Amino acid sequence: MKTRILVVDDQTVVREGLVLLLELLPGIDVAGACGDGEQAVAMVAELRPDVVLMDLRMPRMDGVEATRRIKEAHPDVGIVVLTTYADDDSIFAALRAGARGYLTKDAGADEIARAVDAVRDGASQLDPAVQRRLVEAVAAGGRPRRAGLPDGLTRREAEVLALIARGRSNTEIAGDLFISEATVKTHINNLFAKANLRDRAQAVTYAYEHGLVG
Amino acid sequence: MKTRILVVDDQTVVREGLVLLLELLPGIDVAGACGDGEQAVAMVAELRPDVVLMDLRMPRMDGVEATRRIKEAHPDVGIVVLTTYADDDSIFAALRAGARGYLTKDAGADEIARAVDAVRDGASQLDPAVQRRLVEAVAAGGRPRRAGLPDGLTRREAEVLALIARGRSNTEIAGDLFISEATVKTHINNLFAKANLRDRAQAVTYAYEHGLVG
DNA sequence: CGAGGCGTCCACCCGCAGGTGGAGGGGCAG
DNA sequence: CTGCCCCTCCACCTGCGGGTGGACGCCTCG
Repeated sequence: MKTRILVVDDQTVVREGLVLLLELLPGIDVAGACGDGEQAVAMVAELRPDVVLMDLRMPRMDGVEATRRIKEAHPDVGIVVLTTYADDDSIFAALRAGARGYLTKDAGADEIARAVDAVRDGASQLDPAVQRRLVEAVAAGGRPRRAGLPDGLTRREAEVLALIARGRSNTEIAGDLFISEATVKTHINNLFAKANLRDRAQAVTYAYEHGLVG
Repeated sequence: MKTRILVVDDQTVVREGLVLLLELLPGIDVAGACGDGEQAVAMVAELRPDVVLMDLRMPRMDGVEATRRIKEAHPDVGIVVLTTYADDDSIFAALRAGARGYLTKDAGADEIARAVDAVRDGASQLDPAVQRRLVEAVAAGGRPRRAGLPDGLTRREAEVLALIARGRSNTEIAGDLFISEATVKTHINNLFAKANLRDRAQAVTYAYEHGLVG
């Protein structure tokens, strides 16, 4: 069973080029093509393709809105965004709207094919640069590291705290910082007093909540 | 200039197989290989590879922690996780720790090569299923709320862990859960063993990294 | 039925974490 | 110069946290 695709792009050359390109690929069958979001929504309802290859910048209704409406009415239809731009706004808007793939127009036919296959199988295939953005969003997502030291902690105390949050023992911290264990204890006692902490477990929580680690 | 790679996997067969496999690839040069996280950290400092191919489940120090330390000391070294498991916990923990690629062991040589290239060039290459998870996390808007418990923790153990992460002492936890302190200790000892933790400070870190709190 | 996992509990031991009270040197500002 | 803060270090004590090796009832599953 070939994968049935709907191509949506307002630029005629691009659209027709894509159609030709896609029909050369084994396992892919171009069910239709159109040039704006409104038509796309209508044609999905009519043709019921497996996957929609969607441009973002289009007249009358943009790709994000079209994606949203299509996913609303037909959640089982996979949508792969294929666009020139890969800025964060476009990426996140499209993914939030329900797109499962995101490629730039630098992509080759094989990449498009991979993306279509992945999306049809319920997976995802994104442009490597887009993957990077996502990874970064996830990595940063959660706790943006704040700059200043909370509660008047000294630099050294914060340093010790960070090591505590890394699960290091006092002896290990002493080794890490080339100071004696006694000094480590002093710093710890001081920072406990300043931050109103009882033990290192609370200290770790404190470190995470204040973005000193994470 | 060939891309220099460090292979990290505790299973000898897998590790040596990977080395052979990778050396067949043009453009890749295997700089070294080792079997646990501690060695990995040391070898990165010594060999300065371009990319580390990292397993997650390993003795002595797991891949997430090793990734974190490597990225801390050498932010320019790219890390690609190659593991059997693709659960949300592992994925997000690894990415948060600084991994830029994530593949499962179903990946073929070509996929590994693509991932290595992408990461060396500052991009990302993830397993399609992993991409899907990320897309869904983004689409869901918020951060991933994990359902399953990591490392085979029982519900009760996770409950105790959550209280530890909130800075509660054993006596307090006993009070919170209406059980004896002895029971609390038992749960703690069990979860320490399962998650390979040494003390409650490490437990708090673990809880945060696995999204049990935060 | 028996095996095994889970949750509950106990006694005992030990070490490191945490608290107290000091002391000395270097840097920076008033 | 003279505080004052930061970092460094010491001795001592206490107790909670963590490890060991059990025990028992309950449930599920083969």
